[in-house]
Amino acid sequence: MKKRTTPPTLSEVARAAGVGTTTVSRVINGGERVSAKTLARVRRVIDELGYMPNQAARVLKGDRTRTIGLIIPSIADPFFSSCAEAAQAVARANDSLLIVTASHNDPHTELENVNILISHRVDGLILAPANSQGQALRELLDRLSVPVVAIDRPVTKSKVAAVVSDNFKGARSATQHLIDHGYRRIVCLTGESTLFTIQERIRGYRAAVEAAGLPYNLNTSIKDYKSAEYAIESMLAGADPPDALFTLKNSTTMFAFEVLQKLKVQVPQKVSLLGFDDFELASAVRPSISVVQQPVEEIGRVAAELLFDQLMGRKHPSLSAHVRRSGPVTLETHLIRRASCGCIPAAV
Amino acid sequence: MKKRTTPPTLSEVARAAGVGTTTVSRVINGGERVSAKTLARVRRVIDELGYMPNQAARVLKGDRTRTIGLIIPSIADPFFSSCAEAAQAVARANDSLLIVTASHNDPHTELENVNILISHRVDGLILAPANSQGQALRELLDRLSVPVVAIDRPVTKSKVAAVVSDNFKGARSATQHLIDHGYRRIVCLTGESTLFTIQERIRGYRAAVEAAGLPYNLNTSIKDYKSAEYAIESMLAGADPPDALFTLKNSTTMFAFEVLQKLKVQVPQKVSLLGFDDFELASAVRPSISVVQQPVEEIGRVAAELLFDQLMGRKHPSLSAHVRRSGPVTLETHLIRRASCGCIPAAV
DNA sequence: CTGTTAGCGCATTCAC
DNA sequence: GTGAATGCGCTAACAG
Repeated sequence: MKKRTTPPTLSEVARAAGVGTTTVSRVINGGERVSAKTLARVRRVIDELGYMPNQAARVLKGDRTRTIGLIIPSIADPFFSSCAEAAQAVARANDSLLIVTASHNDPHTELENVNILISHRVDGLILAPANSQGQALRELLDRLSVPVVAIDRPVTKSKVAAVVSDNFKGARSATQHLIDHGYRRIVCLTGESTLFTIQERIRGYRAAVEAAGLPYNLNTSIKDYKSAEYAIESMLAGADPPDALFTLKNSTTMFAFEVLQKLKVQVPQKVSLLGFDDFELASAVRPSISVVQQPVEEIGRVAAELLFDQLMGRKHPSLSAHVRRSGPVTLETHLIRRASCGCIPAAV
Repeated sequence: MKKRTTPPTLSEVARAAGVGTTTVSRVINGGERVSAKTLARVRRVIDELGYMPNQAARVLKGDRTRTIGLIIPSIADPFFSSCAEAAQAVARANDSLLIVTASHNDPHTELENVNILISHRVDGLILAPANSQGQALRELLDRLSVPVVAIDRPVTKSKVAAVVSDNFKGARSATQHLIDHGYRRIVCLTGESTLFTIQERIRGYRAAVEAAGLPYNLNTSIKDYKSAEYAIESMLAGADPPDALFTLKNSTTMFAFEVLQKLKVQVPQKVSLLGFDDFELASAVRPSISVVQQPVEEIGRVAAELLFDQLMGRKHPSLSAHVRRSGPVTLETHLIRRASCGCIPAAV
């Protein structure tokens, strides 16, 4: 229980070990060019004193801080926390620390976070832009002297690299999947249409139904259980009730599911359901819900790798070059076939 | 798009503004004792250059880093990510940055994380000890010159403050609740029994059944769906089948739930179910699952507040003193009555 | 192999 | 009100 007010410094170690500061510095940096004897002695002293190098001083010397920042809407959101976990693994592998902050999807908080991280001299930044179009963010980012990678949503009109799911293709093939099942009146439900991801998904849905000559029916009013109930109930009571629901985000999928349960609508016999984005619930619920799964961990991993590529001076020219050439890295989604679309029997 | 290789420094700002470094320093620290004119000019230059103070240099001056560390088993675990979110809010309120790292419940990784954070000179540390008994951790922590607060699990035999749920009382009253419902053959299921939290819950369960003169029946074999199926199936086929299941952790609750579904056992008519720890699924599933809810955000919040209390020199002597006196801060759990225990009708 | 020294960017005396 | 000088802990020349 030797609490000191101030941690031991390198020169204290040097003094205690009877050597110069350089020697100690060498020891803590791998012990090159130091005699075995000295090395051992210094190491012992370091241990006794509980010495830990002061990163701040290193940073000041102009070195990298070996920290990278990640700004996401919420730490508690499973999608982003999985990204974070994957990114952290990559950061560790690159001997760096990942600092995660939450923007709560608020552009102002986001800018603030960028500034905080920059003043902590992170070597690079990964972020899920609260507002893809925001020009304040774009300007700030373009001024930054560190590399930036966007995830989930690209920063429009900017050169910053981005790693996103292929929302368009994922939605299109999901819709096509419903069509292949024989459904003909497929309505697309969401509660949000400004987000880049959602827009892409809408495009995908549209492409599929139009290609098949089926009606395009989009409803963006699903904000909560109530609105979902109202929307779905009126549709089912309407002239041309849907035989399939394609929901574009988790909350919408859940609301739709609960409403169908409440209304005792048989899923998928009467109405089938397919959601974009996977979630724990989807597989556990009865009937289990088919979904388009995003490569969550991969997004975090690839984004971090891309960042370190840039930091290291583009060791993988292929990937970095690709990004510069063709915009966002687009990662494939994966259709998870469960019961709600009719792929597997509803009874467990 | 003015990318510089190296960010502007305070002295550059000073030169550009035609003032001394001291003046700039004053400006960025609130602008006391600077003439309005100079202030405005310096501010403008700062803006033009996109200057951001280098935290590293400040830190080196001996100030606090205004960062605190949080080490949790996994960022992607909803329980801990909610804690993290709450702790981050408190950190922000104290003008500090929260750095979250994942230990994956591995004592070695945990020690490593402590060291990394310490070398980054965090002002304080919050952690969920991978192993409450681990003496390596205890020793390291006791040597640290920064305050530490443990969450979820205390560090045994150590003086570090801790914030935990009242696992014992929560489990006891949950069990009592089942007893009050009239269930008599209550079995307690878990897949883990070394964790502090689980042990406490077991104690709680035991206290309740013993007080009621009911049989004590603990099964710690539930590691996955398979083992749950085996265990539950044989119990139900056995001589004295349980009429209630008390599961001690989320995964166990889910496995048990799925097995009961698969076996088409009526819940709660045939067997009721009550789980420790709430999760999204629990309320969405049919029948909805009754649970003991932990004050997740509160744990994160209180832990962070406790930490800042210590950093600020104990502004709330009441709380800090309390902690020193009586060990862990114990936060009340809350019983969420849903369908699976029989509290509300199973049909939605 | 090892020690001496000069800054890194900033806050802080202490003069002016 | 303002500025010049000093040192925080460390690394990277540059001697020895």
